[in-house]
Amino acid sequence: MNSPADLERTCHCGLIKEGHVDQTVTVMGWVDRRRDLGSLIFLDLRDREGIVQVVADPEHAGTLAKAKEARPEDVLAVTGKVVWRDKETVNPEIPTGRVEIRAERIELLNASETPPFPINSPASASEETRLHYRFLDLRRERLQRNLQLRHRATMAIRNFFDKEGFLEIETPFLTRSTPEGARDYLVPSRLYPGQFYALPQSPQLFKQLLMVAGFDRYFQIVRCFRDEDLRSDRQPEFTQIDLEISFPKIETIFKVVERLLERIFSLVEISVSTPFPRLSYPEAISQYGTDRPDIRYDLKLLDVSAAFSRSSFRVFRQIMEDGGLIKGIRVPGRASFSRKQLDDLRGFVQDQGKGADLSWIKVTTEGMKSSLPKAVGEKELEAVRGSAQLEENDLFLMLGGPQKIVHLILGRLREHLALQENLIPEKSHAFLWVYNFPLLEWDEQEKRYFACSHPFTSPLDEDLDLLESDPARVRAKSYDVVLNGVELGSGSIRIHQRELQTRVFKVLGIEPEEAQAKFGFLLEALGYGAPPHGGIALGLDRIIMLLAGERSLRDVIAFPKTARAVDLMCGAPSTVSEKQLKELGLKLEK
RNA sequence: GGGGCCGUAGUUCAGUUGGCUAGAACGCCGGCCUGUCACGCCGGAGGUCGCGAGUUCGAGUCUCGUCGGCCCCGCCA
Repeated sequence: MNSPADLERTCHCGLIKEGHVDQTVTVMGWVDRRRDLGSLIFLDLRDREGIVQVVADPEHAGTLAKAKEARPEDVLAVTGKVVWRDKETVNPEIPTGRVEIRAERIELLNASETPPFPINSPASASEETRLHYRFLDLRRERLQRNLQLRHRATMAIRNFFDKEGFLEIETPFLTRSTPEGARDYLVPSRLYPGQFYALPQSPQLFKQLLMVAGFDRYFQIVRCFRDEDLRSDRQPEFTQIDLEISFPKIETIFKVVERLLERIFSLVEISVSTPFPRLSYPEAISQYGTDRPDIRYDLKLLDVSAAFSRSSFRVFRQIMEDGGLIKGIRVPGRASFSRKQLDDLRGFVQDQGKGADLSWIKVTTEGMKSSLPKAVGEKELEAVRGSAQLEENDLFLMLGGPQKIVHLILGRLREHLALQENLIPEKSHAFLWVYNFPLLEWDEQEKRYFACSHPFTSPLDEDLDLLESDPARVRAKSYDVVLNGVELGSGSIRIHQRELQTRVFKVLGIEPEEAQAKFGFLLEALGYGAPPHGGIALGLDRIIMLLAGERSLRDVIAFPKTARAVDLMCGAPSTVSEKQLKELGLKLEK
C-alpha cells in the first residue's frame, strides 16, 4: 500500500483555509472519525496541524466505497475541491470548519489496527498503556501541542543566545566518573576492560574548560544523566539549558537568565516582570522553610520564640534551652477551623516524622483559644498575638523544635495549607532568586563535609577566612532561580584559581593525590590563565512542563521512562548477550 | 531502602456481608440511513478478574507472596 506515485500532498489538513475554496487540494492524514450516513459519508482527516472534513458522496465514483472502508487511524490521501459549507453546517469548533473537501479521489495509504485507546479524545488511558503505545499517545493532540511548544521554546532559546553572543558547543557524553554528586550511569569500555565511561550528570567541567579556552560565552541544550530514584519531575535523562560566562558579575548572569525566561514565557503569552525578587538562602529558609519558596502566597513563618522565653510550658522552654525555636504560620480567617480540621493538620505534621507536634492558637470574638496547656496564661498568648500580629479570626499554627526541623516541617505545612485552602492565585508566575547558599554541609553519617552545590563553587570573598576554621559558615557565590516553588535552575560563580580549588578539595576531604588523579585536568587548566567565570543550568523539561501546564515531565518528553526508569515501549533496560558481556570483560553475579 | 494508592472486556469503570452464568458506557464487527460533526437507529461479538499460592462447599471479593503502574519520603553535588 505505497503512496500512489501521482499523488503529492499540497496542504496540511489543519491548514485548509477559506483561501483554498475552489482549489483542488490533496491532503494526507489519519482518519479521526467517520460519520456514515449511508449515501453520504463524512471523514475527519487529521494531521499535526489539525482536522479537516472530507465529504464522500455518490457523485464521485469510488469515493463512497473507499470512505465506507475507512477506519479510525487509517492513513488516507484525499484529493478534492475545497468548497464552502452551507451556513447551517459550519462547524465553529474547528479552524477549518467553514469549508470542507469534496472528495474526488480517496486512497488508502495504510490501514490501522484498532487503537488501544482513542486518539481523538483526551479521555485518558492508564499511564502504562499510554507509555507502551507511546507512538500513539504522541499522535494525540495534547502531546502534539506540548512537543510543538517544546520545539518553539528551544528555537527561541537558541536564537536568544545567538543574539546575546553565546556559542553553542557540544561536550562529550562519554566522560569520566567523578566523586560526589549523583550516582553515575556507567558505560563499560571494550578497549580497556574493567574501565568505564560515565554519562555526564552535567557538562560542568567541560564548560569551565571552555571558559579557560577563551570562548567567553557558551551555552548548550544538553542531555544529562543521573542514576537516582525518580519523581514526577525527575527523569533519569533530562535536558538542561547550560550556560557559562567569562568575567561575569552575578548581575550579568541574573540579567541574562531573566531576559531568557522573559523570552521563553512570552511564547505562551505570560509576561514576566523583571528583575526577579531576591532572597538570601537564610531569608528563604527562615521565612518560608525551604530554599525554593513559592511566593505566590504569603503564610510566612513567624518566630514567636520570644513570647515563650519565660514560659510556664515546659516543652517549649526546654526546646529553647536546647537551642531550638518556636515558629508559626498565621492563617488569616481560619479561626473557624473545626477540631477535625485541626487534628488533620496535626496528623499531617506527624506524618512528616521527626517527632514534631503542632499547636494552635485561635483569635476569636470571645478571646484567644489554644491547644497549649492551661498553664500557658493569657499573657503569653497575648505575647504571641503581638509578635505574630494576629488579628481577629486568625488561626496561628505553631511548632517548636530544632531550627532545621521547624523550618522543614512548617515549610511543608505552609504548602499544604496553601493547596488545601486554595490560597494560590491562578495564572500567577512568581519568579525569584535565592542566593548565597552555604558552600558546605556536614554529613553526619560520613563524618565529613559535602559541597552543597558542587566542589567548583566559589566561596564568598568575605568568608574565605572561615574555610578551614568554620567551614559550615562559609557562604557560596551560588544562586537558584525558582518559579512557583519549583527549582528551575541552579548556578554559581566558579573557583578560577588553582590554590583556592585545592583548598576547597582539602576541606572536602579530597587529598592532593586524589584531587590530582580525578581533577588533575581542571587544576592544570586553572593554572594556565583561567578567567573568572560563572554560569547556571536551567531544567528545560521543567520549564516546558510549566509552560504547558503539565504536572509530569513525561508529558513534555517524547519518549520518557517510568518511575522505575523503564522504557515500556522499547523495553529498556534489557539483558545483553553473553558475547557482548565477554567483549567488555564483564561477568554477571549468580 | 521505606510508606500510600491502583491493577476486572480493546478503553474507562461498576461489582454489596464470599453465592457470578462477571455488568455498564465508549470502542469494535454487521445492517439501515444524503448534511453529519461525540451523527442516529437496530443487532452482535468480546473476560486467564495482573500472576502464584492459601483459607473456604464456594474467591473478582478474604489472607500471604509476587509482578507492574502512579504518588510521596529517603536519595537527586
